[in-house]
Amino acid sequence: MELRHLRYFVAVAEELHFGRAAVRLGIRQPPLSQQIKALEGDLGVVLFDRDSRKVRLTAAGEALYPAARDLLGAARAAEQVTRQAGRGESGQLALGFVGSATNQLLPRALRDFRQRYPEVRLRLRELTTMQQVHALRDGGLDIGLLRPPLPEAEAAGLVVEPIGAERLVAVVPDDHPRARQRVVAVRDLAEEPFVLFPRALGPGLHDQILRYCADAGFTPVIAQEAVQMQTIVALVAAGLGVSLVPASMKHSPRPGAVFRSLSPATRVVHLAIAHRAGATSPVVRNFVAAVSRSA
Amino acid sequence: MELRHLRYFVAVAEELHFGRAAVRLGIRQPPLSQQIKALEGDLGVVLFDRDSRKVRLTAAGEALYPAARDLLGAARAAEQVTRQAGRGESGQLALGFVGSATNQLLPRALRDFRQRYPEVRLRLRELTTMQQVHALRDGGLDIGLLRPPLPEAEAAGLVVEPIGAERLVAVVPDDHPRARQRVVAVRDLAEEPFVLFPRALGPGLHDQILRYCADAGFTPVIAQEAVQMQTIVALVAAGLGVSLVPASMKHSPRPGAVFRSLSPATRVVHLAIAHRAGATSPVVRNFVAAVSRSA
DNA sequence: TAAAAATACTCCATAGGTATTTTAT
DNA sequence: ATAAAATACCTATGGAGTATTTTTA
Repeated sequence: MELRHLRYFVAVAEELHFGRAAVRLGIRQPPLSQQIKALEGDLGVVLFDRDSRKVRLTAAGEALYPAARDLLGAARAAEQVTRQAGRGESGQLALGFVGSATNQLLPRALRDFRQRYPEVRLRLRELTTMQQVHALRDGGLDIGLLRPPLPEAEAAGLVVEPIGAERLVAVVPDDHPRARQRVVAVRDLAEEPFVLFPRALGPGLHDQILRYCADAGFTPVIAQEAVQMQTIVALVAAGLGVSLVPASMKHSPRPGAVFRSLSPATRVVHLAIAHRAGATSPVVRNFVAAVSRSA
Repeated sequence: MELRHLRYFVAVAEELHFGRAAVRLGIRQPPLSQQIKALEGDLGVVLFDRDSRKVRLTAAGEALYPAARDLLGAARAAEQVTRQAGRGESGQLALGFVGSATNQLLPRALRDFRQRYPEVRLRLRELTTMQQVHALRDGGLDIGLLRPPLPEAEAAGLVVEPIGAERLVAVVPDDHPRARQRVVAVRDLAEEPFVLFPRALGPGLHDQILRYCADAGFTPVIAQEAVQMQTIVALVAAGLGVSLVPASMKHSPRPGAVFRSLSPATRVVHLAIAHRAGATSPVVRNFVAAVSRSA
């Protein structure tokens, strides 16, 4: 039995006339008679009582009709769902992001994406850059918003595209002497205890910060480590030290801590979107597009 | 899209290997690849990520798989239901019967039929012979258990098969003088008031009774008419008259009325099963068979 | 007699087969 | 080098077309 048989059967069952049903199906009457006969042969059942004046459903035909209609409807629905999934309009997307991406880019991209693809179920997880790299590689994550560059070995098999750039700013306690200046010379922080995140969790940004300090002629003393960018700011506010963070953190202010521009100006800090290389799912492509629009 | 495509797709989705899926389907690998490609083309979607080492479902494939499984299951179910209906194992049957058929034949036939075809919904209606004839002709009834012969004009288009024969017996009140005899001569009832059913409702049996009386030399005076055979017996028990009824009515005894054999012996009274002529539904055939077995 | 389905036959589109090539590990 | 899918090409089944016959109201 094929769907064609059911399409033909439904047409005849509804028209109760082989000629009209054939017109409706866009074929001629004889092949329609043949296909109905083939279906009857396959099922081992007579579906229509036909004499040359009228066609009527048999009990078997009455039984098949609703089932056939349902089947054809379900087939159409299956095609729809599949095409929709093919366009990335349904399904799910596991998205990782570094804490500092939540300030501007992520909310805008999410609003855009959810408006266009409301059927996609989003799973959001705040993760460090390296946690994202591992999750991307083992399939736990479809997309990562992270801080490049990634170590060569780990980046293999991933597509990493830069999507934004910002400078670093200094975070100092508001009662700190430097808090009174509009611009802080990084050299003046040489003796301060630093609050930074562990290198293993985001080597790109970490290395950039250390290199910047080295260029200024010192190696920061890391007094405290914290995984979340917000936590770093909180610890600075608590007076445990100072730190350098991406400028977008200014959008997450915290009483007790102030953000100050740095001199010399830092090189830009990059945010990147990463996903597995190879055949990219349409949902992923759609999300990447949403991020591009929001950048 | 045809069911064939879905069968092939499900096989590949489950094996994740074109070669093994082809073996399972009993075809070769190249045509399977072609059919999958055709399905992908039809849907406008890629269903599998395949490189020469491994095959994986895409998001679209993941979306199609459960729908395809459901569809194939529903198709199998539809075939089952249709074949079942074709064998008369499901559906419904509207059955009419004369009151006097309820004594032996009907209960036995019903027990047999319901045991073999529990899925068939039975609609039972006690009707007179002529009510059954009309209902059979206008489609309100599929089968009738009635008293032949039927008037020529009314019987056209119906198949009427005799299924049983029984003699008439006399019913008299238990305080009637004739109740003391084992056998009643019908001549002795010539002066008694008769309780009979209206001729219009069952001309076959009615005429047979009148002819029998005529042969005995009298025309019965019909003092009372009643539609149901049981009612006739009840009226006799109440002393309103006497009557002649099929012998099987003995199985529905009623205090106050007694059944007595008649002399001369009556001609047999027939019970028949009737249904529309032409293409007979399997349910009808099955019920006729159940009645034959019970006769 | 006429309307409609069935049959006879013809043709070609395509499902499925065989042989071979491509591809990625 | 090898396993597996894709491609190329061929065959033949059967779906659809035209012409005609059968059926019964």
